[in-house]
Amino acid sequence: MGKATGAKPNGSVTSHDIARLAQVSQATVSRVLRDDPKVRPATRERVMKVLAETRYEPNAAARAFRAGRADSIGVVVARLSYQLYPAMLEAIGAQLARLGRRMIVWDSDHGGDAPAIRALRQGVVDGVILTAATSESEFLREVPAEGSAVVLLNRIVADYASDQVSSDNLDGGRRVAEYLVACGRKRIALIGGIPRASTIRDREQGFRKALDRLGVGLPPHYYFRSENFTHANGEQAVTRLMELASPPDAIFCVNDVLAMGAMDGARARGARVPDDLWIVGYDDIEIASWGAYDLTTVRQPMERMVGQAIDLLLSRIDKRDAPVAHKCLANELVIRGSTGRQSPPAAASRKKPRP
Amino acid sequence: MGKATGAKPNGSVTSHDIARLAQVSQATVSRVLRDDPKVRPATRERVMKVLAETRYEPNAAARAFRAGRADSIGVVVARLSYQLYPAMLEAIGAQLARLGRRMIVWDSDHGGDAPAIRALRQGVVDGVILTAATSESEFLREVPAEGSAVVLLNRIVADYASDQVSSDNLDGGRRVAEYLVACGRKRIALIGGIPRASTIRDREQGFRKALDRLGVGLPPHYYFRSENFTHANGEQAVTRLMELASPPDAIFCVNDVLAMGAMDGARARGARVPDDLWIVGYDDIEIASWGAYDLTTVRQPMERMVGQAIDLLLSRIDKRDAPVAHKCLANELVIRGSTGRQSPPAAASRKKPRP
DNA sequence: CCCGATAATGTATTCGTAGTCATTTCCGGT
DNA sequence: ACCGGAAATGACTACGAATACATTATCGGG
Repeated sequence: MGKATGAKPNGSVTSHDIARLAQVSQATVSRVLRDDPKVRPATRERVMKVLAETRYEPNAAARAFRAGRADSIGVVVARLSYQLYPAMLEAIGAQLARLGRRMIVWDSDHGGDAPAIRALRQGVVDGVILTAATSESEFLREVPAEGSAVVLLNRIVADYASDQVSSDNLDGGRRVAEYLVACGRKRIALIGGIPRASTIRDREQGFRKALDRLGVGLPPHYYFRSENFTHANGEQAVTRLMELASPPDAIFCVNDVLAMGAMDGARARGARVPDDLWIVGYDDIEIASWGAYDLTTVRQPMERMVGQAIDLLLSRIDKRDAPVAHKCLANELVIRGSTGRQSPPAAASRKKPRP
Repeated sequence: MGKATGAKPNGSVTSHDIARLAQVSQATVSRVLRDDPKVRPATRERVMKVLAETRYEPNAAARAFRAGRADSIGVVVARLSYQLYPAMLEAIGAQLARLGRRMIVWDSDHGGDAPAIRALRQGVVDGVILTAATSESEFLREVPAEGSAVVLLNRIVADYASDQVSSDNLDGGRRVAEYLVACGRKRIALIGGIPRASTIRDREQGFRKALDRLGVGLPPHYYFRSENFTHANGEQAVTRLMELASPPDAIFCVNDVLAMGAMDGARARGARVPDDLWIVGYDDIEIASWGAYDLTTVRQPMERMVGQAIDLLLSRIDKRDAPVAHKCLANELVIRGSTGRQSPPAAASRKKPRP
């Protein structure tokens, strides 16, 4: 008994078997499979009949091997515990599925980008969407930026020459600042984080700059830099801010979970939101709209960002040497109960800078 | 110019190139790559040097083709908007990564199980974990249960002969009922859902049976069957229940998001939790522990369930004709503020049935 | 120092598909 | 009926890694 070289996933039905049964050549079977127009309808039908009867499925490995592409796209995600990221993953998956591509997922918490980059080099995937890069240097070493099928989504790495898509975080921070000031908030605080991600840095910077420009400014004691972006961090941060002699009357948190932590922490100390304290988040995750939080926040155009990223990636796979593109989409301030549902006076929405 | 047959992902470095550069045969290169012990250390070193210099990566398609396996596992997920599922996906991804397997993800909201099953038959993946099956019949048709590398996670389909892993939902429902009764709740209600998933059915049934057994029972007007499992559904449900002449003093919701919706809805109507109303959820998603909800709920042993599912799947891939296994793990009641942090009197924890 | 056993390495082949190129079939116009 | 050109089909091969089998190198014991 000759030991089979490998398990045939399909019960060993190959295009040759189909050819024999349909009394055509294997080449013709291949043509039918690939919808090649130069097959006579009668022949096509005969082959299709056999294909259906045998429940044939082409061997994907052989096909990928021969065709030189995998029809799969790699996606590196992180922190799936933060609702924004599953939502993004869902959007990516849906759009890729619509385009007939499979999605291979890696969590950067376990090995960073390296496994995805290796998969790209091995041809497991045709391209990679990096939605988070734990240590940016890691993949910078691995991939020569030159024409690599890599796109950064929701992240900007200025010195890396790949396609990149994000929303305008500077502008998002600016919007929040202008909104709070326009609504008459006087003591405005910021809960930020270790700026390992450019997105966070930009939100903070846009916020600060706008406050400066509006003559309000952000005193150091009104800035809290949390280690991570968790609910507990938000609670901790708000506790500190409320211990101040003159506690803030509004806090901008650079993401929604921090904001919810801040809200829970503030309430635990007896403060009422929004009566005593306004809180603004960032991302508009699903929970933000729920009654318990009803959080004013900044919404990123997720679907469009994903669409752009995928477009860029597929174009790049097609044409490796096209110039790289950096897309930056506009955000939207969603006003809810955590700021008393108060719209800004008309004057506030005066200009729309595009940095 | 001869058109290249396919894009070589690696810049066209093949094991033959390595062989030439290291002055050995391609077979020896392959042996080094696969850690075959019968290569002399000196030779191995020479080859490894060239491998490193050229930054060679084996062509995954060719390897998969030849070896007959993809080293990838498919995972079908659904409703990533419900935090439990990203958490599960994260656990699956981490464990698969540790075992050197890639994870291809499909969202059953877009095409059901069919794409995953097709991928299995094409050899794109070596096995499939189904964490949700929109329409069970769909894949029942497609896959002969006989020895297919398919495992159901968090779902039981009694008449389908595949490996299956879940937690004991009947027992989970029972625990909640016994807890509420033991703590003296008198008017106990249930917010359930359309039972298209066996898990939900079991939670409800375990809850009902225990109430019956304890002589409390569940009157029809204390049962609300919601269409879906969203926050809005929970709000709607609790509104109905609170309109009753004699509103409940405790509500069990078959998942956490329903429970949070119920809590927000109850508060919106002026009820205080837990003073006026106890609420219990199911799943212990991350938010359940946050201050705004602080929800008593039932926690499933997610990591262990995932581990079991992967074990079963990999065993099955290895040994197609082993008898199928149905694993059912025990749950845990997590008591929090939504039930006043009240522990049940000792008498309540009398027996541990294993159905 | 040679023999035989064993370790190390090389040679040749295989996997299934999708191409290229060669050949046959078809069909309309005469 | 015949011819020519186009359409349809078939024969053959390449892709890259892994492995069975063949061959060569190595080394210990006599």
